[in-house]
Amino acid sequence: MGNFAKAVLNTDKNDKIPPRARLLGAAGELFYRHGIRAVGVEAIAEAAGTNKMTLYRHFASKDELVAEYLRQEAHKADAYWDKLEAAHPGDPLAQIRAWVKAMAAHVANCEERGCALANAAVELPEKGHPARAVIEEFKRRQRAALIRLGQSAGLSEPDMLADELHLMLEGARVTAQSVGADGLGARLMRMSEAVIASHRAS
Amino acid sequence: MGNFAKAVLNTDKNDKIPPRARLLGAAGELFYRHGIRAVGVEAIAEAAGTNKMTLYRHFASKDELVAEYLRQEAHKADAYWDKLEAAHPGDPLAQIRAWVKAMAAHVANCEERGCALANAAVELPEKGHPARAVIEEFKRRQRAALIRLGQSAGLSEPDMLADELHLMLEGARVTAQSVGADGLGARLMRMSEAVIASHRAS
DNA sequence: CGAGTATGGTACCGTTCGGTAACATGTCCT
DNA sequence: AGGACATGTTACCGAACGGTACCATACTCG
Repeated sequence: MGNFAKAVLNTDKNDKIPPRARLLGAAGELFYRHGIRAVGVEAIAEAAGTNKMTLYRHFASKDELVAEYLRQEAHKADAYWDKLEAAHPGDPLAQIRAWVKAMAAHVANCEERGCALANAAVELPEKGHPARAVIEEFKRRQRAALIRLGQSAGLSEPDMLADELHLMLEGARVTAQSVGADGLGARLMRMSEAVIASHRAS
Repeated sequence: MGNFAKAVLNTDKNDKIPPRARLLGAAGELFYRHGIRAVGVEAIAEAAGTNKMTLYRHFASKDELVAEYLRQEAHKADAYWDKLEAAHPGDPLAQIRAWVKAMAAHVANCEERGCALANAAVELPEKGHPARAVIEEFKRRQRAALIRLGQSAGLSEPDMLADELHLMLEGARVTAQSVGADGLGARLMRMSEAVIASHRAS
């Protein structure tokens, strides 16, 4: 396994950002771009403008750093639901559509590498890994939010709808990184309309 | 990253199977179960009932072994198309449905770890890696086969249909390993019907 | 000022990694 | 029989890994 170009984003040290945040930022970049197992702690510390010792003063182990990275990523995603509620207050169907649209845009956009949480699930299959708890809880939360929207919108079998939409988006993410994202947004929008429509007639 | 239980399937040496095949078999098992980067060449050789030296007599490097493993996996998947044609001769729509059904069953089945090719794409994001060529060519081939079936069945926009079905299945695979596979088969069948239906009225 | 605390720097530990050298066994074909 | 060739065995290499000890700085705050 060849090495990758390291330390692309050198946070230039004294931006008044405390080292823990710098470390998490650098870890996020590197983990997402190159994969978790492909990135060593030394590279993370260097990219964060600090050193390994400081890293281990803030995180008990690499595995814990990984878990914290995923928690951070999950939190970002969670925050999006609130924005949706604000943009389409009291209109759950519009919120669902907006969510799909945002995801489609995100996927179809530049060279992404899919969902950080899902990628981590592929890279860390060990049952006991601290990251797995984070991943599974996040996915459950997301599913619950979608179900709630679905039944607020009066659609039939909202749990099934949620899973179907979830499936779609997850598929789009993994597809984008193995075959590219040409016209993927259009496919997603069309599909989601077909799926939603199939839940309107009970 | 903790170690995993190694050498579950010890091919017991003298089954008259040549070492190259044993190595590929063991590599397939271990790579799929634990992830490519998590498995070392030594563990593969041991699980194959041989040693590292023999491995390197048959494969130029670990990366090449990985590529060969993926080629093998792709070949298995390709072979399935022929079985479909045989089971439903001259009925492309039935072949599509059977394909979806088979994939659904495969995913909903026991604790799987998704598509080996897609997992490899997540684990090996480096542009130059020999595995990436294998992955991308396989996905293209699969897409082409689906498109051909779609247009033989007289469905509208067969390329879009192919992508939509592909998205669905890929999503199911990755979902299964991050949240589990309860009722996933039902979701898939229902969704695919909705998607196919949306392509019947031009 | 002076003590306490957080950080940076560097050297190091034991282990594992991918990969190789050299030599001892087979096993098969003529 | 005898040579050719594929395999098994062991030991080893340099590099990278996750993780730690130790000490020199900075900065804060009484």
